[in-house]
Amino acid sequence: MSDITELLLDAAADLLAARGFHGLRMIEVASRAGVSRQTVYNEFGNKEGLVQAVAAHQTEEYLSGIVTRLKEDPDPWEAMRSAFRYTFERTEKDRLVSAVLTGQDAEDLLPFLTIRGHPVLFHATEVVERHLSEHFPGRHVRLTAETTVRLALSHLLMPSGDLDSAIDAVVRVARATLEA
Amino acid sequence: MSDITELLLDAAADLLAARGFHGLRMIEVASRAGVSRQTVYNEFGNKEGLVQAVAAHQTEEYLSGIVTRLKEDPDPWEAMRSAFRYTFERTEKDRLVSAVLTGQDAEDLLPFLTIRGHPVLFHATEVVERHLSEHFPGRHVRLTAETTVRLALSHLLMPSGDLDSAIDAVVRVARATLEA
DNA sequence: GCTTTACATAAAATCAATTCCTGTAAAGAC
DNA sequence: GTCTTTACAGGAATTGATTTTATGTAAAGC
Repeated sequence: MSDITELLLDAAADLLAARGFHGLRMIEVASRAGVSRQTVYNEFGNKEGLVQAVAAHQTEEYLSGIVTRLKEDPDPWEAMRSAFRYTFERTEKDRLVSAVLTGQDAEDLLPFLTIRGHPVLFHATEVVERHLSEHFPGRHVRLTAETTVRLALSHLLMPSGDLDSAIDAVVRVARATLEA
Repeated sequence: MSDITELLLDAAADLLAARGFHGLRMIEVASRAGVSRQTVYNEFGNKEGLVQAVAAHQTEEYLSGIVTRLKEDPDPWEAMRSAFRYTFERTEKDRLVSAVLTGQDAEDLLPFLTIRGHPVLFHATEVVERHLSEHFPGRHVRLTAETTVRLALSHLLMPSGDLDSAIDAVVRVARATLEA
């Protein structure tokens, strides 16, 4: 990815978070990145293409963050806790990330933020599944992964209590499901 | 509840489903119920009051349906399956019920459809908790009930596969959690 | 207890004039 | 060659004045 492309994606992400899809101006993206409006069109075709690229970029970055955290801790459940905490903290900090992951609060952004009707966060299911099957080979790990992601998303959208209790709840259910 | 009140609630529910909060006309509600506009104001104060009453009414009706189904079957897990199926079928059939339960797709209706930031469906948590503690006294049943409702809502909002697999998935997780 | 009529106020729809933004294209600068 | 500048057509959004429509309240009557 070229240098300018990255600048444009960052600028667009900022502006998208601040003003939403509707309020996003191509000329503003361009000037923030220090290039002309034309360059943006050369790079992404049109506004839709730009926003798609932003969404894809954010998703990728988030998922690589998850993978990192899942690999960091030798204890699979601690690793999961860390991945959760990362997810929650990221969505709290960054309105755009939140929209990308959950598909909520996204104004007219929603069309870009779902894959086959599911929020982008569901991509994480595969990552979690791989993580679990590495630590618990032989187990049928699918249900646990899917449940985990669904519950995480649920707590993201409808928090109850503090973050640590939410994480505890999800992990307890995950362990029970896996060990059943 | 008076006879006319019920007619009004039904008329309002229909119109709310058809036109949304914004498109709901007090005079239309009145004429559908065969009364004057004034009667509606006498009964519910204003439009907001009317819609609140509709939401409360739908919620109550749904929850009583859940209780019935939970008590019908002696096998607690079969009973739960039945309650689920009822929930899914109701939200499929009735756009308004769906909005009331999930808090989604609700136009400017949302303010009426949440309790402390949670979709109305969360009311079902208490019902499920009571159900479980009757069948499994002594167990700490809270986490299972909450998980169950969260997963049900998740499958309601983001279906994957057919209804029966969804029900199976939720029940399997619920059993594992309870028996952990 | 419900209806009719009346009314003030606020909200929404309408519409013409205008401005702004998108998307494309061509010519020029570094 | 990549980016910029300039130009432009068409559509979308904004503005403001105007009119219509709905809400909410009140009073009188059946």
